Amino acid sequence: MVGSVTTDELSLVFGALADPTRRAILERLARGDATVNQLAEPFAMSQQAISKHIKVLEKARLVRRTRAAQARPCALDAVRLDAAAGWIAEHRRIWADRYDRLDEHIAHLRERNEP
Amino acid sequence: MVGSVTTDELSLVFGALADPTRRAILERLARGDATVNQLAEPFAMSQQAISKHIKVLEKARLVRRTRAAQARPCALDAVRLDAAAGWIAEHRRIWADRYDRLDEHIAHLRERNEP
DNA sequence: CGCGTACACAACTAAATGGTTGTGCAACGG
DNA sequence: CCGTTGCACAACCATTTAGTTGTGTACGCG
Repeated sequence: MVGSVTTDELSLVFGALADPTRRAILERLARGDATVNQLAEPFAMSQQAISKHIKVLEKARLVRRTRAAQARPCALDAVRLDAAAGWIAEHRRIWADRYDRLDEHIAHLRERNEP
Repeated sequence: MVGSVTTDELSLVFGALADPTRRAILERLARGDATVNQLAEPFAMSQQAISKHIKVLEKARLVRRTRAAQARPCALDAVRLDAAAGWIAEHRRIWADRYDRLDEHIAHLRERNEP
């Protein structure tokens, strides 16, 4: 693609969440910090592949990394998730309003057609 | 990529949301149903490209389409957004718990080191 | 020191993504 | 009936993505 010049934050977050492996990594991290190898262990996938996934999560700022000796433990960063949750919540509200009206409309039709 | 065999629902939804153009389309639709051309108008992009974006949104079941004469109006479908919101909400809760404990821990350290 | 462990970087690849242009086609309006 | 409108399908292309293998390197340990 000719491509968007600046991939915005929200796109990074949603993009990071749009992969089962990465969501599984986040779920694993929710139960406690972990090293790359610990994260890689449950998956039928190379350590390098997991490393790449972690980098995606880092770019989206969903995880932070520290440098502890030879290990590079991963920890969750919730800030960006709030942005995603915020967007969805905002739009769910609008959706919901519209659907309430739609429900009314349908109810109205039913009332006329199924007396 | 060798690829996930079955791209699950959540991935489709997050994937659909991971694009500014598609989010803009959803925002436009939140203000009322629209035809493809109406949706395409604000963008410096061909009608066909918008058509593709809409198809992505349809696959994620974020929009529904009806066939009204020669027009194919688009309308929002909130069901899947709930799934995404649910996932985030669930994990935000876990994150928050962890951060509360972290805050406690930090507070505890401060208490000892900065009397 | 020399080895193992834990990880990252590089190069390669297949497939998906996001765009283009060109074309077809169904429906309405004169 | 014929042109215009509204949209989808197809072929093509560049870029990104998600994986691979191979290799390098920093750190801790005996």
